Amino acid sequence: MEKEKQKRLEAKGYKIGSAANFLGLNREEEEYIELKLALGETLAKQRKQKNLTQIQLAKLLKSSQSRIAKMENGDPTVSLDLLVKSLLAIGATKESIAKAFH
Amino acid sequence: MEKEKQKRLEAKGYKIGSAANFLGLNREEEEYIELKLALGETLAKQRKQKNLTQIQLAKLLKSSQSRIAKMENGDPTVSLDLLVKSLLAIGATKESIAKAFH
DNA sequence: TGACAATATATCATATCTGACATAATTATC
DNA sequence: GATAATTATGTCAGATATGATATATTGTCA
Repeated sequence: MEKEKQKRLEAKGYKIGSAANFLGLNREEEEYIELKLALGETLAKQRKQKNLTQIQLAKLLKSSQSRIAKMENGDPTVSLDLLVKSLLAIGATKESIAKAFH
Repeated sequence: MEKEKQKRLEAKGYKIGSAANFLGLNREEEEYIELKLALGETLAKQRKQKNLTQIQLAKLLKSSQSRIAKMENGDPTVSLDLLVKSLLAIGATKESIAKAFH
């Protein structure tokens, strides 16, 4: 992983706790975070495709604008559950969600 | 969704709260649950491929036997995060995880 | 530039998830 | 079919995620 990305992640509040590789992420941790970032990007993309603001989407999902922003930006307090449920709720296909894993 | 599956899910403790379709699941709810079941099956499959008991896997993942069982059976208290993190930790490929979505 | 809309970040009380433990149910081996 | 091994289920205290709210930052357009 390049330094830029790591700084970005650390800035976002990710605490990297890896016994084997201090100051870095091990494979699982990295893949997990990449996954959340990819899902967040997918959510943002779909929202914009529908010409919705974060506030409007928040209403649809019965969530809040701040949480939408956090989802879209890979905030560490956001779960995969919330991301996947949100994507399913706005009609994203399972395929498009699966792509985040590829 | 056929009745058998619904009974299975309700028996497992899923509370179906759907305004549009009482006594049933709406599309998102159904897809979300199917997803967890698919990931749980993947986990069980991979564990057996490695000839591990749930206790052994629990030690590897720093979890507990009961939680492994719950993961493998789609218990409603198990999050996608835990499932995905566990799969990544035992070396499941992103591809094999993505398949659960297809 | 300033004003306004949109997005990002911080914090918190409540809700949900977690490992651990106890114990029940099932399955394998003799 | 008894015993042991494995898996499933119930419960709970502590940990983590959640929507809400406040506020900061960024973008846009006159």
